[in-house]
Amino acid sequence: MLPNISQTEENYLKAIFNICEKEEKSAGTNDISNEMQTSAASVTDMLKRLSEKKLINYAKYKGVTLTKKGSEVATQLIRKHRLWETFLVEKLQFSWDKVHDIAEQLEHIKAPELVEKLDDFLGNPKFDPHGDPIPDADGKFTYRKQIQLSDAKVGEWGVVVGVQEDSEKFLQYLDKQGLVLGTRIEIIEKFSYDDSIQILLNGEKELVLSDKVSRNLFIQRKNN
Amino acid sequence: MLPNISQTEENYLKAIFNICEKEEKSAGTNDISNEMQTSAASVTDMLKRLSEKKLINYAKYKGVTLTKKGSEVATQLIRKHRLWETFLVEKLQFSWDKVHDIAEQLEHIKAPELVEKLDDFLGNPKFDPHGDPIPDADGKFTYRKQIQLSDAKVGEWGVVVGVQEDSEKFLQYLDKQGLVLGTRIEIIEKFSYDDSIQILLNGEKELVLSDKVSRNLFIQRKNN
DNA sequence: ATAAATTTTTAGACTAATCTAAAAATAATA
DNA sequence: TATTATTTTTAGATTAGTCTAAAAATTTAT
Ligand SMILES: [Mn+2]
Ligand SMILES: [Mn+2]
Ligand SMILES: [Mn+2]
Ligand SMILES: [Mn+2]
Repeated sequence: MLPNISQTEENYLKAIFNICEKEEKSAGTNDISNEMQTSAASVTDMLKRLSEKKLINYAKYKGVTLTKKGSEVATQLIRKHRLWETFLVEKLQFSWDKVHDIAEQLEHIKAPELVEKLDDFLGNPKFDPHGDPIPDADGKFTYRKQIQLSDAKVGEWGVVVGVQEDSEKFLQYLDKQGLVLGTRIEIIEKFSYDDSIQILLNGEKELVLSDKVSRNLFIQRKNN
Repeated sequence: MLPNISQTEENYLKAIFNICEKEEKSAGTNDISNEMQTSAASVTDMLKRLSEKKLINYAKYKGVTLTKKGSEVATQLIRKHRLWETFLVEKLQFSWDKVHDIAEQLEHIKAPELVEKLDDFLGNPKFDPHGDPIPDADGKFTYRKQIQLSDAKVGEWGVVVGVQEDSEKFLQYLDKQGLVLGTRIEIIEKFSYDDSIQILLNGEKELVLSDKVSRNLFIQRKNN
């Protein structure tokens, strides 16, 4: 069925998936070269190969999109990545800011039975340590209604359910401020001067978050 | 300190380690080509590269041995391989005949902290599911006095502690016969005709094992 | 000690993945 | 629409890892 797919090819597929996901568009050569940190020329080479393998839809000078096959591969990679991150945090006691790079390696292990056993061992989690949904064996993502904290209005409150970024720096900042998943947040005030936002943390501590932070935090709005 | 070592280079180092270990000699080009399933020409190429990186002692037409550095790398790989095999069996409920190939992939994950956390999570095991010793973080192997079942004498008894081979076929055969690690074995009779051996299993069941099987089984001799 | 057999290395070529520099196509602007 | 700027592709090289066929070195046997 599927041709053999190298680790490098897998990474390109994931990059294309992310770009198409985030920007809701087809991925351009430069977008990919940017995401992969390789030259545009290398990307063009790779696009030809992926196209040959029917993993992407490619026509010169037009952007690319994933085929059904390509999309399945990318989704399985994301599934593995997030399951391993969950394992590292839940079972091996890693902190959430240290697991991404290790999962980048683990996601390439090819052993379908391993993935399913790992999933069971972890209790079939629906979200990873950063609040990102873990697709199931069929590639289905659990959908959750969430907004960026920056879009919440004064007086509203909600619970932190995810982060947009998983850089070590950002996650460590959140740890320091006690902004872990599950934290209750109430919006006290918003300052249009610099788009910073003042919040109340678990009804206890008030603090001000920068625009950048509040755009990278997902909350689930609670009414009343 | 260490140069970057590719997955392929790691596999060569492990192959050389195994050959030198088993045969107690330096490894020849053909030995390695045999173990790695690559041509002798490819091996020569690789030996030059490994030598350049000071991982092996190499002189044209002489065999090769691992340097201190090379030996350390190989030992860490074996440590990772056996820890992962233990994880797969103990935590994910894989049977012992299915874990080797997956561990061949997992052993290449580069994340020192992961290895130590995995070790702790597993309770710092000293032996893997096949009875092979797991080197500690410093590369020390636990030594255990063991003999091949084929070397035991009539009337002696012992306990199965390991296997020489981890092929799926052999391990499945052992499962079928109830010859798992920890089984008590008493030698009833030895047939010089074909070097087969008749044993009593856990004081319950008698059976005859071929020469090939008895040479691939390690027991710890018990006196009394 | 020669000759024959075996082992090992060299020569030359191929593929995947990468690069830089230059050319071509497309998009934006005047 | 013509010019300019940006994006993308091509051309030509490089490196790691592999191969086959042939040459060279070493070992074994006569
Ligand atoms: Mn991640
Ligand atoms: Mn994540
Ligand atoms: Mn193994
Ligand atoms: Mn083992």
